[in-house]
Amino acid sequence: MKPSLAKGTRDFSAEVVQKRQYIMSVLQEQFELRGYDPIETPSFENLETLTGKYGEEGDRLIFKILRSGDFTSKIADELWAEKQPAKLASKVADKALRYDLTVPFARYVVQHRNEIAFPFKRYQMQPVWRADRPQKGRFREFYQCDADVVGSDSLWQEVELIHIYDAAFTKLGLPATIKVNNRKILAGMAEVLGISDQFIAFTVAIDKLDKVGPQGVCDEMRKQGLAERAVATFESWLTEGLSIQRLEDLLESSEEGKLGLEELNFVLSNSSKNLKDCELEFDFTLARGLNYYTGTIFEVVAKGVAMGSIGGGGRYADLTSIFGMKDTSGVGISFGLDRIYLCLEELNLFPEAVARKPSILFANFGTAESEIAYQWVQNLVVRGVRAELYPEASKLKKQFDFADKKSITFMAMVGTNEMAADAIPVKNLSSGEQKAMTLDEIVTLIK
RNA sequence: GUGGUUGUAGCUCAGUUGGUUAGAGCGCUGGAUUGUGGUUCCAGAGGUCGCCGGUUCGAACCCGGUCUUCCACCCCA
Repeated sequence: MKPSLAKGTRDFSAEVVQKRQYIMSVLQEQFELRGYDPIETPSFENLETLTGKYGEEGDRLIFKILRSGDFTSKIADELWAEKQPAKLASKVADKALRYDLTVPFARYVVQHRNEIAFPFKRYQMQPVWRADRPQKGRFREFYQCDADVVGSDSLWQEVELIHIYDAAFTKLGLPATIKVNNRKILAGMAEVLGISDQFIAFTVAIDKLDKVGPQGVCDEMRKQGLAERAVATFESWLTEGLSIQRLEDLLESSEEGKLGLEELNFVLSNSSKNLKDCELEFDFTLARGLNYYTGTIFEVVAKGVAMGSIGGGGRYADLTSIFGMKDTSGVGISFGLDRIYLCLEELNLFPEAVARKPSILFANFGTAESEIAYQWVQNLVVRGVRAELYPEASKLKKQFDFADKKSITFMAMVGTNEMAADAIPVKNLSSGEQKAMTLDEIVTLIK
């Protein structure tokens, strides 16, 4: 059997894991500074918990887990004969790998509502799975790092989340643009255009503006079956430009649209102050495919890297009601760990110290010598110095090669001559420098 | 899900119009060198040419299928 990985998955070597942990530690610090507590939820959920939350496209990308036992005998022949995967799915599978962290979180909140103090702020850094076709920056297993608040309508939560984005990307040294929009503005536009019942098709088309241009968006709208009058009106809006001021005129007749603009103005004016390295930008073409968003929506793109979005989120006024808990609004953001990693790698932004922590290897010269050497190792480790003994009395060349490969910074030699000594030869493997050192000297050198 | 692309040693890749025993560099193992690595020199190991089938006297090479890689679309982090 030839070993291989499942499509869209990866192994992570030590260096990569350390860099990933570095990113997560930066995020964790920012989350905790703002009062978010960590939680974890299971890798898989009941299938019905996940289906119908992400739109038609999203449902298709959910990884389903085959039922155990003989499920075939319980399925009617007619149903098999229809050959409709969507209808068969729930008979064949009753569990699924989580698709994001937001829906499981909503489930968690409802189930634990009596133990939770609202507004409840939590962060969560776990893998999610999507049955997508892999390509650049797109995997079938990847990590999301989410921060969400549930149980508060306050727009200060939006402001806070923007500042978390800003602080985290500033700390990582990755300049980014935070795009902001509001679903109510989009709904208001649809209302004024008289196409509220085709809202999804409208947002799908508008989302493509930067890719296909104004003409392409209008073509897409016609293709989606939107009324010609609405498309023509929208086209005129596009040619005139859609600034916030302009939208205030256009959405005059839409209560929802006006509310959206009000919310947007609050969020923008209160979060644009005190921003460090991130840029905040209103983008009316930002739509987001996930069905559950109702208010503010975010998306983050890195500057200077073609990577797609490295973060996204928004407000969901009613996600918990699906699980039987009404009037509980939530808002959250997500960091795409794997894409952030690729950006940092491409722009060479990982700190040197992440991959190379100083440590010391004790050469092994034989049974008696290694007993003494191991005592040195013990004494260093209890003082917090990374130290280890080479396990075999191999030729020194081999022991040095091993140290090189492991990026170990120092090598100590405890041979027959040093067994009783207070100071032992310590060699810096990158400079080649070597001198006799006592235990205390080694501790101050390496720690 | 649609369209394209890729696959030869551990890694990066050669391999002519289909023709004996499939190569290189790096890496690996051993030696030159029994207590000092990164250099050099010598020797060696390592391949069902992604997998299955077809065409052919003969296939790494041509054809079909399949899996995988990467890319675009869809969608997304």
